[in-house]
Amino acid sequence: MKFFIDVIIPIPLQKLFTYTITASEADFLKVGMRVSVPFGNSKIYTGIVYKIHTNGPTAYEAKDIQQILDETPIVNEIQLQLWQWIASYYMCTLGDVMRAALPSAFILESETVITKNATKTIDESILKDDEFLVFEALHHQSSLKIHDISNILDKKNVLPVIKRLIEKGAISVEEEVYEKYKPKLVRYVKLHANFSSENALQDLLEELSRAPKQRDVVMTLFSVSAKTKKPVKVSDLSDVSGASTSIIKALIDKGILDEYHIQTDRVEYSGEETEASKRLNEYQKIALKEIKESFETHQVTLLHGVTSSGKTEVYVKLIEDIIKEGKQVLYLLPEIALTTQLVTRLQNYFGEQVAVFHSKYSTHERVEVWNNVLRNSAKSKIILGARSSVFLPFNNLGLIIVDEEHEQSFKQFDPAPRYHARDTAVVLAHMHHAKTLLGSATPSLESYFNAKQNKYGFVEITKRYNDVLMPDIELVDIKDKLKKKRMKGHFSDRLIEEMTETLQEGHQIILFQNRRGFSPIVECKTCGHSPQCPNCDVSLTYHQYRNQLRCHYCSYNAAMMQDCEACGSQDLDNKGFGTEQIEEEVKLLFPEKKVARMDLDTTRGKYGYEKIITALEQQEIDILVGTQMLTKGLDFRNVKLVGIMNADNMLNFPDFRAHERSFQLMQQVSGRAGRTEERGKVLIQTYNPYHNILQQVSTNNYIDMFNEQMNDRYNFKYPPVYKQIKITLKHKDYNRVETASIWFAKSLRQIFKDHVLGPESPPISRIRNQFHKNILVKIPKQQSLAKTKEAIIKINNSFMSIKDFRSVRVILNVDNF
DNA sequence: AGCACGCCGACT
DNA sequence: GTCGGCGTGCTC
Repeated sequence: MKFFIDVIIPIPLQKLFTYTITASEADFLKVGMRVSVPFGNSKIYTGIVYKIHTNGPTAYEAKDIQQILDETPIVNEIQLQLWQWIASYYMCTLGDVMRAALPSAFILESETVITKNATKTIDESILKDDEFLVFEALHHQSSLKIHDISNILDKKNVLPVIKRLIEKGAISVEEEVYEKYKPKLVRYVKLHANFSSENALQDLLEELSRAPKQRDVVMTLFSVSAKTKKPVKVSDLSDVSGASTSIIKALIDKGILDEYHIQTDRVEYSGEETEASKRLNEYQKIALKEIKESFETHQVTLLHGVTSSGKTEVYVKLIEDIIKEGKQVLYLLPEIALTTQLVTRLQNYFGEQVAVFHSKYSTHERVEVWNNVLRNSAKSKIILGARSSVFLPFNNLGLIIVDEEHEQSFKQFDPAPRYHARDTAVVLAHMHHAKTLLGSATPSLESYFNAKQNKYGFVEITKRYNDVLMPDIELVDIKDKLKKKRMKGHFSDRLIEEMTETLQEGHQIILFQNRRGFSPIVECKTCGHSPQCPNCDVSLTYHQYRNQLRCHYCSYNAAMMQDCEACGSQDLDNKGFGTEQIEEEVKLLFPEKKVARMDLDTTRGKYGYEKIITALEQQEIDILVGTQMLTKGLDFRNVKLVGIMNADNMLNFPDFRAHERSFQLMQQVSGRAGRTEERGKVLIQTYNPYHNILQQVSTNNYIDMFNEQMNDRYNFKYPPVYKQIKITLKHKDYNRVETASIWFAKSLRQIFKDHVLGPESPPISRIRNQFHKNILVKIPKQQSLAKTKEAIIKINNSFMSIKDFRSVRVILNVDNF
């Protein structure tokens, strides 16, 4: 009998690929193992075994696999089920999911290695210039990669050159696959077994009397291993004895010491004792009880707890229960909140049972976390992670907590799979028969709606920890202040007053400036020209710290010009209203105070963010100016005043969720004020203090906001009342996308009638030299989502079969919010 | 997505 | 006349 496997290959192709395997391979292989397979003419890819079977293809001859890469599966059945769900729900391929799910070190790709052909002598005169350059380089280096050759010849397309060299017999090529993950090995030493007896040891020390340094090292090794009763690291030995590594090496060479390696984890928690979890206050206890009750009847429960109500402590109690049952817990957080206090807090409670997983981890670190989860190791009972941690190989999940549930960053936007980690988590939990707890101070409308519909359970904490009052929120009308000439730059007299007072009391201040929609733009005062990105349809933004103009969409950058490109005038104004500018103004207003800024620029490095947070905690900063980053689950004891510089630019953002988001953002920022005994103060500067959302923020009225927004969503058929799928078309030729999108929308309208919006050009219609068009399909609750998707796929297929449209990129985004 | 094949413009 | 541009089609 012949055996075959269907494998998933990490490329965006809809189908699986079938390969032949031998009977013994069929015996060894299991679903979820990796194999390397030849693909196309020369490439080798990593595939995941999806199915093992005996009905071979008839239309073509299946190839043999190249190699089996694992001893045991690295992906389990539940994961494959989840991948399948994601692929179908979010309309992407299994390959897309695979690429997002696996740490990149698991996905090996072949690389072409070029070597000189040793068997043949080549008459160099038959070689052309660039061929000779490559040939020449191989005299110095035994092998070259394609990439190296591109560098040598300084051009990108080098394949023809290589092809000609092969034809002339000068070189040969080979595909090599590299194992990207290298376990971290730590060098240890011990005394060679020959010297284990007392006598032999005496002789040895005698013998070494003429080499005092070496003798010292041996003595040190003794005392260290006697003291710690653990294997001795080479690095420790050299530290303690003060001997250089060369002395140790000499001892190893002489056969006196034995060198060996132990594989260690890169990500290790080195904290001290764990502390007992805190006693819950009355409200928290009630919430905990209610959550448990709610889980009896609901798979998913929403916890609505006001800022600073101590949700984390409640989570901790729940986690304790679950791990007592021997199950795993996944704790999802927005990326940025992961770099902070919360991680430390949980590690204090749970010690090394906590593993962290997020994008700033190296691929090696990710592999280690992956393997620990796969083995259900004691080191990873609790996974604290950003959205991609829903892909970890859980096998015994008991609970998923999605903290800051409303956060937009749980949705992946750019490469496919465009999944929402909160919704995926609910599905994942279901597959494990586990519970999901969604937590937020400002729940998303979807989740709150689901709770109201009794689809989710619902629990509330309305009191802040220690009964601290909600901050006092004051709206400042800057239109009025401007008229009365009471503005200094972007600061109203009220804000300056409050800031002065707060600083006098020795408290700290946070100033919030929403970045969206307001970037510092350079404008010529003479002709009004402002420099544009050559690749995108946006003005370049000015970055003071490097005196540079940059594009936020394609990262194009140029030096700041001295005079206007259009008219040559030197009278340039850098307009706008970024964090940098606020920072400058604060420095002028309060010259003796320490001001810091937190935005994308200042938090660039691996620890950039932490540095600022720590400085603020240790009160090295008096005033912190920042963007949305400030809102994410931070807990500052001494901040008493929060200033929102301009509320309008978020309210006016062209998005159906602008109001909901503004409410959430302002509530979250406000929540940073006064988290200990004293009541905090929040000042919101706005041109329109009578805006409903601002009123709702200032009275802390979530319910009103919810009802009013839901009303809009009903009227305008937006989520969560309707589902929606966004279709984006991209092409470098404007006319091409234009006609293509009109065709696409027309076909959609034939089926979905007026539930199709567009095509429309987005506010930024050209990015990286590609013109964009958006079409929105709204799907009523009673309409089958599966059928809708089928129809869209069908239309997309006919679209692709039209020659003129083939080059147009189509992006399907399900739940694009 | 890569990558090969194949057909047209700008250079030796 | 070639080199290299990118449109088109295929990958088990």
